[in-house]
Amino acid sequence: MSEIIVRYPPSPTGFFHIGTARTVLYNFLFAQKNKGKAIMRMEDTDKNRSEKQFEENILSGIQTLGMKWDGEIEYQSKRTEIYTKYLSQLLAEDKAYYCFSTPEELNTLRELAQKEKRAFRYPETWRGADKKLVQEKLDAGEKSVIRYKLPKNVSEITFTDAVRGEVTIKLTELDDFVIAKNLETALYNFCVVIDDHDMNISHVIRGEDHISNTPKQILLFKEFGWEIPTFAHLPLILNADKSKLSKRKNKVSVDDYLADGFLPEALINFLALLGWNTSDEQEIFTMEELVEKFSLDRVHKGGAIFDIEKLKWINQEWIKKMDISEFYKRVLEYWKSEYVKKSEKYNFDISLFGDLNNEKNSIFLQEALALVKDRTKQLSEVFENLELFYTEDATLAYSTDIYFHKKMKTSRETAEESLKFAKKIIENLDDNFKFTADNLKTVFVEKIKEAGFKNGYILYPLRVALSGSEFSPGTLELLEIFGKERSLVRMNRGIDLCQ
RNA sequence: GGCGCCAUCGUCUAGGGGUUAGGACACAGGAUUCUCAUUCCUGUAACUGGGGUUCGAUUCCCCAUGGCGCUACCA
Repeated sequence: MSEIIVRYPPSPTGFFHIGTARTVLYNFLFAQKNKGKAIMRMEDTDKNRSEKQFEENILSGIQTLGMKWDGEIEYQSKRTEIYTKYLSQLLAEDKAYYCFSTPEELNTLRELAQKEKRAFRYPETWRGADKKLVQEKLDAGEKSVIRYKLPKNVSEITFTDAVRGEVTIKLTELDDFVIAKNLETALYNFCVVIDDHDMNISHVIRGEDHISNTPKQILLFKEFGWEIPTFAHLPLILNADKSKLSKRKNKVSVDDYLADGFLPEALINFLALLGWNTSDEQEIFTMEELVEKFSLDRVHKGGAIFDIEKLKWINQEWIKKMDISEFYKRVLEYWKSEYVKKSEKYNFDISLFGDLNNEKNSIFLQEALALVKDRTKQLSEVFENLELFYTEDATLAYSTDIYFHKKMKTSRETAEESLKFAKKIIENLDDNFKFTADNLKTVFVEKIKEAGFKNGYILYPLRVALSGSEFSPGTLELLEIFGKERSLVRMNRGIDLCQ
């Protein structure tokens, strides 16, 4: 019957948080799945903490992760007149009242309650205050807040949470809570109710930390006689010690993960699986698959620890899945991205690769990338792994100690023989020999066998000479990408170093 | 302290009145390979405790315990 409408409720008081990302994701998936709409609503009522740069960061982050919203962005800060209207209405109907208790007074009471092991509740000092007195104080400009007058005839609030089932909270736990600092400054619990109603929100999907706000909001919905949306409270994302994911103990900014070379797809994939799953054994999901399979009733109730190792694995799976031209595109985007530029950890000087508008340079980069791709877990590793392809052939620097390999029976002393052997094979190749890894393999295997060596005895030192490293892509692949000429220069360099 | 939420391998989780409690990450071992990585095998590893209900409970109920969250003139 009625349309599904959700809202993304970011609060621009910090950079795009991984927890916000997960909440937005579940809202997005739910809306998409049900052919509904998603409204972007900036919850920026806290003027002191809200900043434009955070808002921009959140907005662009949501898009980078592949999510979108419908229509214009709503700002709570632009809706003050509406809040004022409803605030005035409540005040006029005697459903809310001005309270002149100071924070200091209240804090004293709070501490006392704490000491006496009681729950603190506002003592309703101003609940039935004389209208004239209130007006006088107001006129005198005394500081006050507006409190909602808790109905005395309701004993408990029960709502059906889409992930938790029935949740009941006794009204004795609540007090006359503050709904606004003043007529022009409404507070969160008040604003969201007005907004959810105005924007026809059908489902409020948010973090578990909002469960205790829910009864207050329901009370307000009822007060206005409005339809109450369906609530769904998501499990929290946790630090390793099971506390709520926090800056102190974890990276929490989406930008940080992007800068660390995690793909948006992998982040989405990982986040989706933190607290939700499809009962089958699939682990890798595209956004489309997630949309198709998502349902709130398979969302978990318990919090989930953010396990970076699993994220790394998912990221690598996504990289392996990519074809080389896509990988090339992504890696370039990554190097040039804002989040990398902003990061203090990484500064990739891509002038190393030459002018990439030049086709030759571009093709060489792609070939190098192809050799490196399946061994990268994070995009941040790629640059370093490519450097060996761009160092000066004749002066390649490395320690000859790495020629030692127990299993291959190679060492600094035997490397020269190996390299000279390999060099001879290459020099004796026909002019029309196609210098590919496959062809080279055939030749090398044959010659090595003839000479009575083990493959590794020749190929390992050759790798070292070609790459300057004990770990690298395959030796034959290196030969192919460098070509005959460059390979020989590096081999000669290797021979020189052994002497 | 009060109130609320939650509870299966180290982690993410499947499952559910009778199962060898399944998968994935991580870890360990092995195979393949010229190294590393990849790939492929194999292994270690879990139902918080106590009461019920029941022929039978890890599963349902209650209690306890533990963890977390909220407890603002933040959101």
